[in-house]
Amino acid sequence: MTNMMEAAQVQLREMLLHALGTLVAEGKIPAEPIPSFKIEVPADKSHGDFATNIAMASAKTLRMPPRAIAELLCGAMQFEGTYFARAEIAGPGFLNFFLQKTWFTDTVKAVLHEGDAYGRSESGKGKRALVEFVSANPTGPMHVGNARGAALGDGIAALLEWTGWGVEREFYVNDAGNQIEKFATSLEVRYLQRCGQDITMPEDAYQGQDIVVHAEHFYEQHGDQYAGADSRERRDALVNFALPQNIEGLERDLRSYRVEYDHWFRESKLHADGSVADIVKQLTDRGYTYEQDGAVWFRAEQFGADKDFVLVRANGIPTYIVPDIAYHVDKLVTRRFDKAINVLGADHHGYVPRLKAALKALDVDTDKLDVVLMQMVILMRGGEVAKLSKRSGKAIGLVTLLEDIPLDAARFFFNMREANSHFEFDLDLAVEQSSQNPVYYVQYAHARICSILRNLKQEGLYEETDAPTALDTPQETELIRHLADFPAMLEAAARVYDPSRVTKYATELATLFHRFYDACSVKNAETPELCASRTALCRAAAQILRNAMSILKIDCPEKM
RNA sequence: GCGCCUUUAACUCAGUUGGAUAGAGUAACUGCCUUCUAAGCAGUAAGCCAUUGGUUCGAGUCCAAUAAGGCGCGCCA
Repeated sequence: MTNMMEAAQVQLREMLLHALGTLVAEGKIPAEPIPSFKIEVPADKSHGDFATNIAMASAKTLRMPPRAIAELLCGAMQFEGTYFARAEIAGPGFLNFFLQKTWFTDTVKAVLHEGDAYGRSESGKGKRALVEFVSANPTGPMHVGNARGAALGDGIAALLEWTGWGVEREFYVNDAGNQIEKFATSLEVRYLQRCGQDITMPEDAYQGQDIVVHAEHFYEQHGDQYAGADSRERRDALVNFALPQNIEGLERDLRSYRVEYDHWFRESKLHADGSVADIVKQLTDRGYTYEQDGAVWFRAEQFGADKDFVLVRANGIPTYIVPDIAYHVDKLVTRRFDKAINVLGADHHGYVPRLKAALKALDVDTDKLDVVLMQMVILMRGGEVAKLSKRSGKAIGLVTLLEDIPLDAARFFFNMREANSHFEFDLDLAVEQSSQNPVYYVQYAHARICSILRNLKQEGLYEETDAPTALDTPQETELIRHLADFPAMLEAAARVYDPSRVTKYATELATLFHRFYDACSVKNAETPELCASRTALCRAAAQILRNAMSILKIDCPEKM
C-alpha cells in the first residue's frame, strides 16, 4: 500500500503550488492560471531524484524567462519537514530536487513492514475481471503460441490480482462445431483403417500421430464392433472416447506449467441451452440480419466492422462466431464481469472488430472487452529456426518445449517481450546456466542475498532491524530508489496488461543489487549500524525479488 | 487493393504521459576473487533511432507520406 514514489511526488507538487501561491501573493509573478506541468524522475541521477518542467511550461503565460521563474520558485520553497533536502536549477529551466535520507530509510522500512504484500494496491477494488487465455483447440496438443499465451495470460491475471481486482481465469473449450466434426472424421478414418478397411485420410483432416493413438486405444476396448455401425453412432462414440481425454490432457499440461483455471467453459453448453440460437434470433429481431445465397448475414458494417459476415450457413449450421458472441454476452451480461480480457494470437486481429460489432448491436458495452494480441513466436537454436524438440524429436509444443528447457525459463522468457512484439525465443540461452541467461541472473541475485544472510547468522552478526539508518552510497540509494518504484511499476503493468514490465524490473533490480554487493560489504561494514542497515536493505531487495517472481510463478531459490 | 503490427549498435532488445549527453545483454578487447556465491562487478569500442516532411521552446517518442518485413481480409476456427 505504501508507495513512497507517489508520496514524494504528491508532496513535491503541493510544495510547488504553495510556492507559486506565495510568489503571487508577494506580487513577484502575475496571477495567471498555472499550466499543466510534470514531475518526473530524471534519467541522469546527477539531475536529482525528481525534476519538474514547471518553469518552462509556465514561461509563456507568465511572460517571464524560464530560469527567472525557476529562481523565484527555488527561493520560495519550504523544505523543512519534507522528504526533500534541496533544489537546483539546471539547463533551460529545469528544477531538480534531491531527496533526503529519511525518504530512503522509510522506503526500506515500508518494504520490510509490508513483506509479501508490498506492491499490492487497491485500484481495482470491487471490480471483477475475467481473463480468458490459451483456449487451445481440444482436438490436439498445444503449440508454442499456446505456451506464450499461457505465460502471458497468467501474468496478466496475477497483475490484476495485485492491483486489487477480483480475477477469474478461464479456458474456453471449443468442444462443438466444425472442428469437432473434423476431429470425428479423423478418428473415424484411423479407426476404420485399424479395422482393416482401405480408406485414405482426407487432406484437411488432422494428420497427427495422436489421432492414430486414440483410434488404437479405442480399438483395444471395442475391437471392430463399430466398423459396421451407423457412421453417426461411430463418430459419436469415438469423440466421446477421445475428447474428454484430450481436455484432461490440456488441464494436466497447463497445471504442470503452473496455470490453474477457475473455469473450463464449454462451447457445447451454449449450443445446448439455446444461447447460440438466441443470438441469431435477437439480431434478426432487431433487424440487423438479412438473407443472401441462402445464408443469414449480420450487418456488421453498420456497427463499425470492415464487412458484413455470415451468421448461419446455407446448410443451417451457425458459423463459429455465433457461439463466440453468445460466450461474450455470457461473460459481460449474464456473469456481469466489469472486464473481459482475451489473450489472442495476432492472426485473430481481424476477428475482434467483428465480435465487437455484434456485441454493440446487442447493446453490450464493448469497452468492457479488452483484447491482448500476441505476436508469433520464433524458436531459435544454434542460430537457426527450430521446429523439433531436441530430446524427443517431436514438434515443439507447450509440452515438448518443457522437455528441452526449464519451466522457470519458459515462464520468464515468454514474459520478456511485450505481447505485441514478435518474439525470437533463444532455446540455447534458456537452458544455459550462466549470467547470460536472464532467469539465472535474477535468481542468482536472490540466492546471493540468502547466502549473505546465512553467513551473517552463522557469525552472529545478523541483526533484524527494520529501521536502517545510514545508507547513502550511490549503490545503496539507487537500489532503494528502484525498490520504491515497484508499486508504480505494477500499477502501470496491470493497466496496460504487460507482464514483461515485471521481468524487466526484476532484471534491473538484480543488476542494482549485484552492483551494491560489489561495492558494499555487509559483513565487513565499518560500523554495526551500517551492517544492520545493509542487512535490512538486503532483506528488502530479496523480498521484492520474491514478490516480482511470484507474480510470474517463478521460483526464487535460496541456494544455487 | 484494404486493415493491423514491426523497423533503435554487428546480433537480440529496452527507452514511462514528448525533456537534459539514446541505454542494456550478447559477440570483441581490458581489468577485479588470501575479503558475504566471479552464475558477479568495472571499463574500452560500437548509432543517419528505416526515409522524408510536419507539429514546438524541445521529437527515438506525436501527425502525414514513403520503403522493407510479418499477419489478416472464407458459408475455416
